[in-house]
Amino acid sequence: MAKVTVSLPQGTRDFSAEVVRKRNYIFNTIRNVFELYGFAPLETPAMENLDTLMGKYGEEGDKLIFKILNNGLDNPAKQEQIRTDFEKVLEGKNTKTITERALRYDLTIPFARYVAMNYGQLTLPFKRYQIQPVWRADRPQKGRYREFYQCDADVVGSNSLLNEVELANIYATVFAKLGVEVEIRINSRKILAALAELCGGADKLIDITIAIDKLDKIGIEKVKEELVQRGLAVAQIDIIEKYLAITGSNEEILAAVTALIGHTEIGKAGIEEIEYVLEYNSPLTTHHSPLTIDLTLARGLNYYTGLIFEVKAIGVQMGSIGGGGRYDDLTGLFGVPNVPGVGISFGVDRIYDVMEELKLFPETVHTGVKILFFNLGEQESKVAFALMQQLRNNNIGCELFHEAAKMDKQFKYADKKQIPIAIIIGSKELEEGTCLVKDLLLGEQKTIAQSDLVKEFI
RNA sequence: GAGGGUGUAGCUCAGUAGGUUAGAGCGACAGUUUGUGGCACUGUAGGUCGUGGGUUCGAGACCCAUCAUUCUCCCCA
Repeated sequence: MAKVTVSLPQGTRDFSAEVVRKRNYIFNTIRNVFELYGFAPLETPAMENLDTLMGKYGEEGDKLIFKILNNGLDNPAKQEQIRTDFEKVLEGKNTKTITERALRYDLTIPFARYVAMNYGQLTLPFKRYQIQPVWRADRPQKGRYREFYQCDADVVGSNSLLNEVELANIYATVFAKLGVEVEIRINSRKILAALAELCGGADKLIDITIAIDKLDKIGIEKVKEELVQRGLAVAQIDIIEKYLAITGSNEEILAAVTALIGHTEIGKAGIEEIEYVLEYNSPLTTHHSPLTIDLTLARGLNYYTGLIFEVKAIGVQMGSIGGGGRYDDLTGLFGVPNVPGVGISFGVDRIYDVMEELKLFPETVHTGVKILFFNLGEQESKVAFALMQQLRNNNIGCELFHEAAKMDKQFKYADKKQIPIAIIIGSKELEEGTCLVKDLLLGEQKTIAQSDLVKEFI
């Protein structure tokens, strides 16, 4: 046989039967909870117009968008134009003659585009969920792929904090069902904005958030260094250091942060939001979410304006497995202003890795056929085939071994495919009109009439 | 964008300081066993050692380049 040298693009994966079943288990769990909370499904195309995506994810994000090369670039009639345009591409500009479409980078921006396009028809508040792959031209590493799934739930057209409460509950419910122990961290962009205000202006917000987001990785001294590099004065950094020094229970954190920034209007608003959501998550409500205030939580995406979420799995080294937050004006980017929204996202691929590492998948994710009919000859397999079809008509999954082979081989096949029951019809059973039903897990077997077989399994 | 690690059989890896015909385990296939599996035993197939150059009497091993892959940082799910 010729040596084949096929491979997969970097950061992409094939999913075998077992993996697909495990992944579906996660998808179904999430989907069921979304539906339970009144969210309706939406799907959007794999590709969007490049204009829709560019500039929405920051400078870094733009670089990570997979652009699709236009067709017909080899058209001799347009060669001159394409050459000059390609020069512009080399300078970092995008040119429509070279590329005008791109693979979606997340589900939020396509959703915002959808809302903007269909605003007149939507019943507000509009609650949708979306489970689809996204693509990023990132360097792959542990828990990071170039093609991965996101599961988003968003509400637009409502300012109510009840939405935040519900989304936090969705997180708690899904991870409880999956058996993954998590910490749901919350913070408010308003608190960060207040901090920025105290430290010399709103224009420093992004610099500050980027720096403090790294606290648990690089430590307070390095964060201070970075803040100096980003042009903050010593007095301003002192305030940030005080802010970052705040620790303790949720109540203690709230008290301390109120003392620090509670006198600013925006800071007060942020604190009140967090208090509201925490109150709803008191033990009085059905789901007691493990919500933790994390003042260093900032989130990279700069469209967030209110409460922000991030979910970390406990007991395993892994980046965040979910995140989200409130954005005031996402559709404003597409010409429909003043539509507030809030959403969350699940990182299924990382959740899968976490569950695999902690061995949290239940045995029951295997959903192959229940029964294997042995094939012991031409006459025998005809009878087996007829019985098999009867079972299938009754919604019982089964298959017949593809050829008359040694029993030992057929047993091994059942074993490999994890089929729990074998039905054996040989010359003896053929004569008697019976069949032998063997439970392969217990090793027990019994002979029953062929006419009783369907009854046996219904 | 920056920096490491690793590429030897279908898979996981040995291969010692360069030295004849490159090994193991698992898997596959066949047999012991023509109607009772998972175990055991026996046997068979499968490799131009990622690719291209160089050093050497001699390279899987050393050097350079290249490709692939993986991990860390950046950023993120």
